[in-house]
Amino acid sequence: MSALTIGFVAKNADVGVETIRFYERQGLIEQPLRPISGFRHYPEETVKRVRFIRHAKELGFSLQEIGELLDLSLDPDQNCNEVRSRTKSKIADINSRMEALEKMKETLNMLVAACDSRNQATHSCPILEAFSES
Amino acid sequence: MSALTIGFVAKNADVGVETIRFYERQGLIEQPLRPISGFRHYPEETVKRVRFIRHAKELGFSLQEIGELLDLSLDPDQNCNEVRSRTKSKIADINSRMEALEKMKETLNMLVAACDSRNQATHSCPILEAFSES
DNA sequence: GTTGACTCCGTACATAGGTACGGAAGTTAT
DNA sequence: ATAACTTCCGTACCTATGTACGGAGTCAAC
Repeated sequence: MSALTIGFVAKNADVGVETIRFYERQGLIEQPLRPISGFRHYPEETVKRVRFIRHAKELGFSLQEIGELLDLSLDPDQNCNEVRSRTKSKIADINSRMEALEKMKETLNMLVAACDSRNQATHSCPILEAFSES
Repeated sequence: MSALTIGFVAKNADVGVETIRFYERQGLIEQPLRPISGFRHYPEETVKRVRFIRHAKELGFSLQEIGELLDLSLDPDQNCNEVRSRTKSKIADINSRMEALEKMKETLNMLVAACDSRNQATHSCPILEAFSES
């Protein structure tokens, strides 16, 4: 068995074996051939495909979205306008998450500042008080 | 039954009835009294407590962390140093999440720029190519 | 030809934070 | 008194992304 077994693909794409099986169940990678013995036998490009999934995931795409990108990439009638457009949406998405985090941070910073300026017993801690207000 | 029923508390703290029961199971709020009839009967401060949970959650604290804050707030020997310290940790945590998002965004922006500069068929889309690289 | 590594499968478990269900019993309003 | 509303309980389900388990079969190496 010199070929691309599931273990080989997993190792080369830097994911676990179970992850490959999971992606298969999710329809993100094709059902591989099973020549004799029932062992999965992958084509070369599966390694790239799994890496694709991993990288896109690191960049904030969900598996669902990644599946759609993979479909787009196989459609010869598509140019990359759609891919670019989805990427821009993802950027917008990241921006709004960052804004939410920024707001949280500002609020927490304010509370820490208020707390720093008067070091009292917990029952009058400005931070805890702020949390209890409607 | 003019008292603080679970429905009343839920409404006034702006959460669902099931959420209150869930918080009770998680130990975030006390077991309320059950005078006759088995219906939960809350003291006034439960509304504040649930609001506390909601607000802290909106500011990025997990329920686990919120439970700890609540414990701190009840400990008369504690002053708010610990609360302040945890709040600062949370700020650091938010910062690191923002940095991760910032990096994603920069990468995606680069890819969009590369893609904008040459509008080709999908099979050579710079974004998809980047995703496939090791 | 035996040992050890790999693979198979279906299923359960994990996180976090709830949400939904369904039937019974209690409460409130008319 | 009857209808409509609320609450009770335990349990199952949900999202997203895997990870773990366990017993059986297979493959490669020495």
